[in-house]
Amino acid sequence: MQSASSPRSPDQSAFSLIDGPQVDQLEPLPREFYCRATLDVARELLGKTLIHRMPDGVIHVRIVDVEAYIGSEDRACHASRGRTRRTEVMFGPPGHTYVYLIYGMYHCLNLVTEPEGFPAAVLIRGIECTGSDVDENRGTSNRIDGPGRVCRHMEIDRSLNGIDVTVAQRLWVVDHGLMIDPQRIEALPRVGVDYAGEWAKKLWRFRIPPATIERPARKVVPSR
DNA sequence: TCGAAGATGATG
DNA sequence: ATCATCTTCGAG
Repeated sequence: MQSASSPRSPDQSAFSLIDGPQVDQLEPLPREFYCRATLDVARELLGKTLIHRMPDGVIHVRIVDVEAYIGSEDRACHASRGRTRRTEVMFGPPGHTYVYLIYGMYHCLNLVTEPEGFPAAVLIRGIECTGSDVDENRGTSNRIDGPGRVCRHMEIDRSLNGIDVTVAQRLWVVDHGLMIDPQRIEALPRVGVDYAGEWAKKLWRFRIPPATIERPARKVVPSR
């Protein structure tokens, strides 16, 4: 049986590790975690474990790619169009979800940050499977890129909009003890926000770069 | 392997 | 009309 005090894995190889069977017993990150500068929250969410508990099971994954959307000034942030029914939750207290539908077919999961009244959130853009979903994630990588694919895999839709992620009920985040070397965090421009002018240039996307695996040599037709 | 285009519906 | 996207399809 795995003890809680067993040594935590160092960063490097950790990304191929499977989370323990008891991840959903760990404490959710508290509201104070989210009630901070969004860029800090975004970076620190990397390596954390996102858990979705459903009537028929639990899905948990590791967060490896995020984007920050910060305030009414940020033209890429939905809240820059004002406080509406859709964006309402971003103006609310931190530690809640903001889930919306994009392009008519995909859901995007965000976690609200900063003190109540300041609209900001972190978009979950990429994950790595760390549970029983690893096997069924056919192919070589356990990584899932793109907020739409993240939600599809996690079975997240707008019925989860506005819920509190600081309680272990339906959706929450835990620190599984994985240490991320800040040096490994890549800062990039956010995806798909070219319309936002200067704001599009901000390096507010953070990710753990995908492992660069040597591609196996191309299959060679035996000559002769 | 890559780029273009189409899907699809809430939003303001 | 626009979009914090993803997939498919056809060219090379």
